[in-house]
Amino acid sequence: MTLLTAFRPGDAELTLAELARRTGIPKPTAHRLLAELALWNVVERTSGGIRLGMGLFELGQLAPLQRGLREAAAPFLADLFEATHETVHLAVPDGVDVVYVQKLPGRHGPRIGSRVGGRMPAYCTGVGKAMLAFGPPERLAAVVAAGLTRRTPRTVVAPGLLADELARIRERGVAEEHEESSVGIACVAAPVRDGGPHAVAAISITGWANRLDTARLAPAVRTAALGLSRVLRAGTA
Amino acid sequence: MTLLTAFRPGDAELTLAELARRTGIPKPTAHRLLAELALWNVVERTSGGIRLGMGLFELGQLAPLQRGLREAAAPFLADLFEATHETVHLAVPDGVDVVYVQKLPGRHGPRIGSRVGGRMPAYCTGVGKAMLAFGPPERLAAVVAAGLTRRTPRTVVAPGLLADELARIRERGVAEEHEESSVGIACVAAPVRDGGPHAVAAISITGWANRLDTARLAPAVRTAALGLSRVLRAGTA
DNA sequence: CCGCACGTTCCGTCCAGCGAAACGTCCGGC
DNA sequence: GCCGGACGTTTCGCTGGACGGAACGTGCGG
Repeated sequence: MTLLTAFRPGDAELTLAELARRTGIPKPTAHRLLAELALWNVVERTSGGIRLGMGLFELGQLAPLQRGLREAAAPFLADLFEATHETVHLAVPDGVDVVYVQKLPGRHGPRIGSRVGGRMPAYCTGVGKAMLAFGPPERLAAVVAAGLTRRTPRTVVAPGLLADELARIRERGVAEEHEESSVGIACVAAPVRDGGPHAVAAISITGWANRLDTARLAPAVRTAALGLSRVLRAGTA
Repeated sequence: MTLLTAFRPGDAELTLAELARRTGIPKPTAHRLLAELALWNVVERTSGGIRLGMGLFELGQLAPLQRGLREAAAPFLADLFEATHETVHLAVPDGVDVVYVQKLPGRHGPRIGSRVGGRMPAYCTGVGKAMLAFGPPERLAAVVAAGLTRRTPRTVVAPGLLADELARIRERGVAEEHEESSVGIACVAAPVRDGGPHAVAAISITGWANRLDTARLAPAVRTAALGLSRVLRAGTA
C-alpha cells in the first residue's frame, strides 16, 4: 500500500528508484514487492518504469457503494447532461472531502480540475456544501475544525457564514457555488438521500461563472437528485 | 490480494468467516490482514461484515491507461449516446478478454450484463472482434487456443469462420455482433488506435437485436472511434 | 439449555521477508 | 576511451514479526 499510494495523479509511470525514494523502502525490497504486485496485474512493468495496472482498476470497480450508486445514477446524469450540455458531477462524502464518482465533461465548459476518484474539500464546492447541509452535524464540525482555507477571493472561510449558507441550502434543497473553489467557475448542486436521514451523495452542474444560469438550472438538478433518491430508496427497501 | 480477489461482482459484503473459507486463509490471519487493509480504506468494516472500500476505488482510478483513455473518450461517447440513446461502451483488450472502461446505459435498451471494470470474452463481442481484427496475430492465436465456447446458437465457434469474419472487419473498419454473446442483443463496434499499429480500445453501440439498425449506426461508431484515435495520436505525439 | 458459528484475542514458534552488499548495464561528461 | 553515477537485479545470512492453533466471549436458532 505504501508503494501504491506513492503514485500521485499525473504520474503516468515511476521508476523503481523513484518509488524507493518516495516511500523510503529499500530498493531490493521494493523490487520484490513490485514483482509480486505485477503477478496480480496491480502494477505493470513497462520499458521505462512501473505503472498502476488494470487489475487495480478492475478491483476498484468492485467497491459496492460506488458501483451501485453509479449504476443507479447513470440515467439521471445522462438526462441532466443532455438537457444542459454542461459538466455533470456525482460525488460522495468522505471525511472532510468529497470524492467524485462520476463525471460527464461538458462540451463548451471550462477545464475543471475534478477527476473521477479525485478529492476536493467539502466546504468550497457545490456538492460538498449540499452534503454538508444534509449530513450529520459532526461532519460540519470536523470540516470547520480542519480549517477553512481561502482558495479564491470568494471562498467562504468564516464558520458562521458557512453555517448560514448551509441553513439556506437546507431551505432551498439546492446548493450553489460561485467562484469559491476556482475563479471563473460556478456550480449548482443537490443532495441525494437513500432511506436514511443524511445525504449519501450529491449531483451538480458546473460551468463558467458568467454564463451558468444557476437559478434556471436549480430545478433540474434538484429533480435529478430527488429521482435518484427515489431509486435508491426503492433499491434498499 | 488473495483476500481482495475473493470479492466477486455482486458480493456487497462478506463476513470474515466467509472470506476465510473462500481464500483458505485461517481466520486470525485474515482478521489481522483485514484490519490493516481497513487502515488504508481499502476495505471497510460494516455492522454485518466487510466490503471493499473507497480507497480501493480511488486507487483504481489512478491507473493511467484507463484514466487517459476515459478522459479523452468522454466527449465522443457522449456524442454517440446523444445521437442514438442506445448503450455505449468503451473497452480495452486484456489477454483473451475485453475489459469495459466506460459504459453509458441506453434509455430503452436491454439490461446488459456488462459492467465498468467487468470482463467479456473477445471472440463473441463487438468490441472484442474489432480489437482482435486490428490487434497482433498472437492475440488471435491465444484466443483460439483458449477455446471458443458456444454461448448462444449464433456464437461463432469455428476458428476459420472467426478468421473470415475478422478479415471482413478489417475491410469495413467496423465489427458487428448479432446475438453471439447474448440472445436478443446486437452491437456495432469500431477499433480505436493511437499512434501504434494495433487497436488500443474499441467503441460500441449495443441494443435490441431486432431494433438496432447496425448499418445505419456503423458510420457514427466508426467516426467516433476515428475521432478518438486522432485525439490519442495528438496526445502521445 | 445447549450447540454452533461468529468475531476476537493471546502467544510461542519459526520461517519468510528483509536489506546491506555486490553485480551487470547503460548512459552522459570529460 | 574511460570513468562516475544511476539504474535495475541478484545474492544470502539474520532476525523480527507474521503466522495460526487454541481459547474466549457473544448472539442466535433449535
